[in-house]
Amino acid sequence: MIGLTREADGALRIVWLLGKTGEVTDAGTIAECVAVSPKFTLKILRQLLQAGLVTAQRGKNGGYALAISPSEITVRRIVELIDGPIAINRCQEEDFFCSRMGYDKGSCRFHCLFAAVSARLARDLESVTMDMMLSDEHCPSEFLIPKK
Amino acid sequence: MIGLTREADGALRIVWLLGKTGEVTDAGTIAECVAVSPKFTLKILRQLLQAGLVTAQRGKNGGYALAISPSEITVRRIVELIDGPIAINRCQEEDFFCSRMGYDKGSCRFHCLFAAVSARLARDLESVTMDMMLSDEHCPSEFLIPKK
DNA sequence: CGAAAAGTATACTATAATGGTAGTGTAATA
DNA sequence: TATTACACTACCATTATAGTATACTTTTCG
Repeated sequence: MIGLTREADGALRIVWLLGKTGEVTDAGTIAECVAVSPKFTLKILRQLLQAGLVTAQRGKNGGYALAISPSEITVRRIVELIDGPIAINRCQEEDFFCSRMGYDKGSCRFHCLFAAVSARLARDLESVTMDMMLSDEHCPSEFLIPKK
Repeated sequence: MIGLTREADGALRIVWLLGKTGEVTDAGTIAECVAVSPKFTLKILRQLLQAGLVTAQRGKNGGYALAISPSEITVRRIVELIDGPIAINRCQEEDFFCSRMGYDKGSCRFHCLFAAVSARLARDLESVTMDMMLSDEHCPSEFLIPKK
């Protein structure tokens, strides 16, 4: 499988939940709602906090809340925050790793393809904001699953 | 990073190479050309063999060759052969894992999005065949990298 | 004030997936 | 019939992910 980590998945669901409630919610409650262990939830929240996506309120009745509007938060942003840049292949990273080795040295035949596919994927995930995910008709028409 | 394994990457390059040479090529030579260790190359070749993508010739002057035309081999096919189904999130697997847990029980808000994005990615990779990768103008226009 | 609630932070451990290897066996052919 | 090269299973190493332990700080509220 080519996929998101559980951490990124959890982050998406946490942000979604905070957008849904719109209130300060403590980590324990969040953990329960998104079905992620409390400690792991805190780990994710810390990253969201450092990135400025959520605010934290200490003390009794404290908790976390979204720092910015759901309409300004894209799926891509959260995914990249946790999992790093969206790239289908390591071709795209590590200083063009692929093109320095093998038969095809200096002209990796797959580089362009992977770069383009990665870019498209990134654009797809960028086009979806959290408020879209919160609406009832949250599945954009261009993302409808083709009939089998 | 969301990405292919080295194994899938290697498989793509091996198939590409066999398409390029069009001849029976022994595993050692293949390994050298694609810059993958000999044993790991064999591991990949075995999978390609079992899937019927390549033929093997034993004995002296033996080696591997493509079993079918490069025009019939899509990038998707090779990737899925090695890495399994193309899916952005575990949502898509494990019997709809996501929709049975958490606050959002029974109606995972991300399911549709991930399914659609995964399907699109799969289509993108399906639309590229190995003979396209072999041609000089191997980068399909729809995959051109957007200017930064 | 001070106790308790709740966030902050670092560092650590466990588990799983990937990457890679060893070694032995089998078929083909010069 | 020796040699070359594939066939197969099982194994080990490394890395990345997932998850935890523990100690500390801040805030609120009685």
